[in-house]
Amino acid sequence: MAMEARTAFQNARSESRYKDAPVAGVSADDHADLYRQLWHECAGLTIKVPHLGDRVFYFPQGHIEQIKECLNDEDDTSIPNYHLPSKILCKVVDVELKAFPDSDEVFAEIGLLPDSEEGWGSISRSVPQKIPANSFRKVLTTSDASSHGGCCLPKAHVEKTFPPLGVQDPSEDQASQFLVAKDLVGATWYFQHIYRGNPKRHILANGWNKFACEKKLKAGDTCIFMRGLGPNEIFVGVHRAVRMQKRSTDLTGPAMRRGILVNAALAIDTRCPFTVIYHPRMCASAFVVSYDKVMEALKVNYSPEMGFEMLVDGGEDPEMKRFSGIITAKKDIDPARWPRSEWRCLKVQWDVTSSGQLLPLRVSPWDILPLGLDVSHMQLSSSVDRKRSMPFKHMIHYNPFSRTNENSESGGLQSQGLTLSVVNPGSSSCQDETILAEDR
Amino acid sequence: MAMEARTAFQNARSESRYKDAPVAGVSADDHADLYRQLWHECAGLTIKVPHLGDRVFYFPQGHIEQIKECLNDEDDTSIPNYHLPSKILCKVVDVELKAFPDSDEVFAEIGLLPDSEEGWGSISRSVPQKIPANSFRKVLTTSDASSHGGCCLPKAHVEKTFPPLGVQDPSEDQASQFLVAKDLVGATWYFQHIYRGNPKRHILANGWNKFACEKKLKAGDTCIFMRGLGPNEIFVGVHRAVRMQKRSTDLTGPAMRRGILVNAALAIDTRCPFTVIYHPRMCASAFVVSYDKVMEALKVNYSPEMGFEMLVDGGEDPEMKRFSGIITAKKDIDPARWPRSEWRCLKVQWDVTSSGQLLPLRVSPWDILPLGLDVSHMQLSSSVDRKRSMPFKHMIHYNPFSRTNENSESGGLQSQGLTLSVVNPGSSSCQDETILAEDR
DNA sequence: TTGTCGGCGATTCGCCGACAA
DNA sequence: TTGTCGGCGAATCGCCGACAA
Repeated sequence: MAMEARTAFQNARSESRYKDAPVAGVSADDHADLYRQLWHECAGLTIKVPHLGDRVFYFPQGHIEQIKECLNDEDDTSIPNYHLPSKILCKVVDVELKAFPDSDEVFAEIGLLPDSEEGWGSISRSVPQKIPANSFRKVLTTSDASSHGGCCLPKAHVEKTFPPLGVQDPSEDQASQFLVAKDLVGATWYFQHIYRGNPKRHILANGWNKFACEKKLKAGDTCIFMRGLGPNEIFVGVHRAVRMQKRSTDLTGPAMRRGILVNAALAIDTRCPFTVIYHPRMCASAFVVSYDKVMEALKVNYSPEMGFEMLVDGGEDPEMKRFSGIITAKKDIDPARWPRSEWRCLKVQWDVTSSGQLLPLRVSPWDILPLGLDVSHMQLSSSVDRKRSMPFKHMIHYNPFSRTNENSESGGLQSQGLTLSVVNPGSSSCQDETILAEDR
Repeated sequence: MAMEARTAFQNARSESRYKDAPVAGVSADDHADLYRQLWHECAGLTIKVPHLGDRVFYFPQGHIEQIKECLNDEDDTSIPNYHLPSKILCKVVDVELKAFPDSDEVFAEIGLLPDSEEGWGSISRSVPQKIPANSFRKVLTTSDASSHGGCCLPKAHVEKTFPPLGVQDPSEDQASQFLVAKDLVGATWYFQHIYRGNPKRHILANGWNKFACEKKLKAGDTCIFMRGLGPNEIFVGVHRAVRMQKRSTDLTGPAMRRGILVNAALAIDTRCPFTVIYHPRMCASAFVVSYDKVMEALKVNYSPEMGFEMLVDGGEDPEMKRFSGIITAKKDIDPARWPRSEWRCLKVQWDVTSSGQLLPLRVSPWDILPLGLDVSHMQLSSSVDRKRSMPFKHMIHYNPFSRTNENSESGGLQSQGLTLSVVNPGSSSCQDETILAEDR
């Protein structure tokens, strides 16, 4: 009988059958909500994407930096700045979260409308989080990535997020179910989820190897599993340890750079919206940043020898590592083309000497957390930023791991307010309420 | 013993061993020569790429058209032409023939230096064809593309181009050898070439399935096999029946279009070289065209009801199909942005009604062969063009199939001079000499 | 001459506990 | 709790003529 069920399941792989029978009460909005959460899980916890209606600064220099990563070449200093300011105030008029079909790499298309300081109506429509994210991640072992067998899953997380495995009849040796998994590129995958072995463990068997092979998953890559909407539905995302290189060969570097700059310049002149494509995994720093975050960061008087901290995407389980250093100088990175630009205007020296992480020699003020500043001042900035760019509860749900807590506590060197400006996984919901009250 | 040889062969798959032992008398130039020939075989016989030093016209409109194909969107008519003329006289300062690593699709990077009519020194350094191309192509059958077995090869062509299969000892049931194949993206593949079966036939066995699987070859795709330099070396190319779609997601369409136009405009202003990327399989028409070819085509007084012919890449064995039609009007395709442009300025009507081929509603004068014109006039234009853009012998070697001859003869409606302007596979080497004599 | 197929080894795939770590 | 491995079915892969077309 189990065999029959399995065969029927495999035969049902024509997607239409599932589309014809939607689960009652499940709307397209719910699906979009889960998709957005999965996207952020795959992008990484340090990645922020503005919301519709947000007031942001667009940094052309950062956009050019992203192109540099695409093409693996150096910036052409002979390209002018087309009279662009180094930061451009914009309103976010569109956000679309997508992923490459062939690599599952996430990217965002952000529609920006250049605007002046005036004329801001209702700002920051926050996106409601309807469905609590129920997900976990697994860094693939060599066994998981090999074709020898399936994929072992952590017991505790599976039982929290996956549908329960039928009757836990002790007379039955093993329980199993079939799962329908959807990824970020719209593909559907089928897994057999078994609880077996001695001692028992959760395993993704039938279907896993096909998935891992077609996605070209290697040991060290991370898979994100999230509860879906239907009874057997889950979502699955991929976060690769090493990016799949894919050179762009439609345009040359200079043409792409000029296109970016001229496109933005024309949008400013005509006050028309323009669209930028943001690759979180390709960019060292985001080039579309919350207005408030930038303005607060620029209030600080950065001076040499000032200490600071920065959160960096580590790629591993807690996904964030805290690095500290001191500022050595404040100096324009490209005074000829971008005079008085704040983009990466701080030269820094890192405390860690030997780190696998590649840390930048220059940072932007809004990337870092200065140490030893007036706390009450920073609290304000942090809460405003948090509210505008990504709701706090959002972040909490994204990162439900206790280990992150330990990390935050072990640091234990700055006030809650300081760390909040990026994320503060260590604070309880009670503290969250407190900060929210301070917001106004 | 056969088993030992095979194992040794498979173990030798570390490329370094082959690199350390270059074949005596084989230079890097020879390799580049064969690579270029293979590139053209994969691109198709209608595809022309200018040579270093050639005088060409660059058509920005055509370049924009290519981007349209990349993105599958419509051109944004709000984008200005940045004061670019519709055709830009350039000198070719660089040509690099490449292929996508993931799809084997060919493309060319062409460096162009904008220039005026004056100041032309030595024009058209023709590239010598040192090594006669010895190649054939095979359209893959469902058997070839399946994982059930190897790949059957046409007997006559194999024995002309592949290394001979050792001693044809009648006592031995079957002969076999191992071939080292290099493709356009720099990868090396290993095939066992066997002559077996009853009746005997040439088969690519061991190694073929791996090749076909990793390249994602389907029935209907074409493989090009070419004799290499070393004793067991061959070259292998791929020409897919249907393009592997690969959207570009680094820039938005408007940004790419502006980049192309501004890049060219700046190059004209500063008289600096710029580089364009030409995708033959993506473009309906080439946007870098020989100066002479354009000028000769523009001498013709195109009038309504005038008949013409055009050669189109058919994708199949002879790879060219001849289509005829009549001109219905001469009218600017985009009078607002590109006034008086000759790009696709001829509206046409095709004679064939139901054709699998998708024929354009508009063509450029240099794409077609007008019928019923002064032959002596066209002969001059044709031979000049042939000399500049692609040597005639080059073409002959590329297409050594007799079936093309039949095709040309069955047409039998115009003089040698007319058809030569694109290619004339039906002419013998004797005729070739004749035309060459007329050249001066 | 060459495309497809049935037949059959040979090889890999992939499920299963047994062990540690 | 979970990563790796040996063991072993089972399901492919892939080589071989036999046939036509």
